[in-house]
Amino acid sequence: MSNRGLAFAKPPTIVDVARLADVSKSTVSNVIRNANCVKPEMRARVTQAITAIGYRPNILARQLVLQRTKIFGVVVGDLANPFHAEMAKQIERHASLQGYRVMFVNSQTDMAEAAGLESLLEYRVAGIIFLAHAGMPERTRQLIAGKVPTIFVACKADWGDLVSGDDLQGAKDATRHLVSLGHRRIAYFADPIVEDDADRARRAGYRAVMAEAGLLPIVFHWRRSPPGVLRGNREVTHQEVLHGPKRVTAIFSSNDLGAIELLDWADKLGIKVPEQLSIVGFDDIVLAKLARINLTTVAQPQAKLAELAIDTLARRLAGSLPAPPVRKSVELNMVIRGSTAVPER
Amino acid sequence: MSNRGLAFAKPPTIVDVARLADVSKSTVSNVIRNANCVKPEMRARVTQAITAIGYRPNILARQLVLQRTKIFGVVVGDLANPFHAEMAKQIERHASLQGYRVMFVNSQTDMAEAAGLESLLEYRVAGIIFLAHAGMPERTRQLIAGKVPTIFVACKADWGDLVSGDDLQGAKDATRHLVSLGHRRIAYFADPIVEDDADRARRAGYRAVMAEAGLLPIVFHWRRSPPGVLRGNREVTHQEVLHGPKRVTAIFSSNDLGAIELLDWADKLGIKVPEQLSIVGFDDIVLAKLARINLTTVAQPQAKLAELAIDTLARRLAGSLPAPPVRKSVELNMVIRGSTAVPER
DNA sequence: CTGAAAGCGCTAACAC
DNA sequence: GTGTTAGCGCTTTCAG
Repeated sequence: MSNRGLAFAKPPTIVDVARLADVSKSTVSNVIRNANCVKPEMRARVTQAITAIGYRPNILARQLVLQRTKIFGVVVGDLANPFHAEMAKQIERHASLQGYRVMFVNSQTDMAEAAGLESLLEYRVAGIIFLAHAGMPERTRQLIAGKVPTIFVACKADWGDLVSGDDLQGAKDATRHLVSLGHRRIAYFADPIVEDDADRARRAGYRAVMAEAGLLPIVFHWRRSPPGVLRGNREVTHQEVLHGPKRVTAIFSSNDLGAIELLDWADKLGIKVPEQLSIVGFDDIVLAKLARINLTTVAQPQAKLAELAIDTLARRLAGSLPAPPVRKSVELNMVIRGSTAVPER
Repeated sequence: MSNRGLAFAKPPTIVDVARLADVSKSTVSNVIRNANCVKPEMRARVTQAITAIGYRPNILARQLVLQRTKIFGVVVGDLANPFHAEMAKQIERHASLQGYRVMFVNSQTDMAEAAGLESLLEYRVAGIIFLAHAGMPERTRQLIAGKVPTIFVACKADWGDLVSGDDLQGAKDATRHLVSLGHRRIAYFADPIVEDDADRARRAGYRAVMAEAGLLPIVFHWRRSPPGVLRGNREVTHQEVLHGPKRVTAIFSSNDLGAIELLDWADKLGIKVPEQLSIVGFDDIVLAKLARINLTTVAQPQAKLAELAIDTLARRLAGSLPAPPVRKSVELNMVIRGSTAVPER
């Protein structure tokens, strides 16, 4: 309601407050920064003046002198991917809760990522959060050097802090679920959009359980262009995988998106899921819950991952974390839905 | 490769460049800002010095003196909603193309939106892009006042620029599609997560075509908590809508998410889509394309919407737009998939 | 505990 | 054309 008629008056600055409260700039500064050393009486006078003229500190000025911001740079993969979208949402939420703003840059291509990172660095972000990493690790490391703390969330990290789901355990659970249903020919399908490290860990979990059950591992790779599926470096057809004498009866996909593609695939070939083919995914994206999809999968606790990431980054900034990168992993839980069942006999 | 061993040397400033090139600060400034008035020879000397010491302008300093940034504030709805996620992705992409960075704030609740907006304003964003709007319009307007240009993308706007799909036309097309298939009892399902204005326009399109075909409009509203469906203010059961003598044979949902919920609903009641029930959605989110969903819908050209939004905002900032808010609407196209068919007889 | 003063790195008049 | 200079609004020594 103040300054009616002075619509375009410049916003009040710290000196306006100082003048009104009849103190010096620095005292006002001490008050707004919650410095320990200011007499209650002064503080009261200043706060009063602040509210009286509706003063708000100018973030831009503060940033300049501090040479740092309260902005987190977030390197995000394809937001069209529900897993990434949810991750981005949770990161924004938890950053916001801690008084941080987020600046998103896309990481679809190597080039875009590098440019985005440089930009984030120019803006002097307080920290960088990788939700996906498309660039070359070493180059990225060089770029960020010791400039700002960096945390990788559920994606590859050769350096910097890391929080992620326990992929190994999750994959073991998924594979055990299939084994315990009575499946013998269980394949692992690797979707290339899954980060290398995550894929490796999930595959390792799969292999471990297969070995322990005395079963032969069968590993396939999606290839998106030209579309196809590879076994080792040999191209295989969908027919071959799902029909024929050596067909598999169950598939563990390295992510939900791949699992859903598999579902489409089975539909087209007239193969019934779960009667003739069991499918397990990974991530538990929103899609997986749809009645028409109804996918058994390994859920990633995305809210918890985000919270842990922000918390870790904040602690790192506060200097209350050990020098070497910390790595935290959170437990993953299976969600059993309708895409898995005992094999037909 | 420079400054090995001086790892923590402070980054070079404009005066370092000036000294090296033996010119004044302002000449360097003129060069980096591409001011018209600087002799080629000088320019060369300066550019050379810049690359020699690896100078990068300090954005924070520039922001302080200009009192504005090259950051767009983006008010985004629920990123778990694929429509919003895709919109956010496209906005980031096009902003980035124009040299802008984006700061996302969430707008799930009224409170969160207000707080987010204040924060954006404190950061002196160059403009604000609404991808969703949960707050009270008038309060929001007051907050932003004449501070920064604002654009609404596919959401309510009583003021500020606007770009959106042509909801009226899209809804007409959708309804006509159903009518031309031979449906007579066609309902409109309003999902409350759709912005009021959009909903109104879509409903108007629906009503217009129904009237023109001499059919009775039947309007339902989702209610999320407690879950249910309302007709007027009377609660109706799913049974009542899809079974019984006065059952509808086709539904036009105000968005895809609602349409998919409808699909689940039909599945549970054992009603076959599209044989016994045709469903049309709105938006064409990624989900709609899945083989198991395969939804007929009205597609929103999200990339184009984003491009138009960024472009309009940039032009508004450049002052090359008329004073009153501009409103642009883009044509919507129907995508006919498997959820619609001629009614059973 | 408070005030005076020196910047942070850049832009933009305004002289020369 | 180019250099000089005065800020932008805040933090932070350093004296008192």
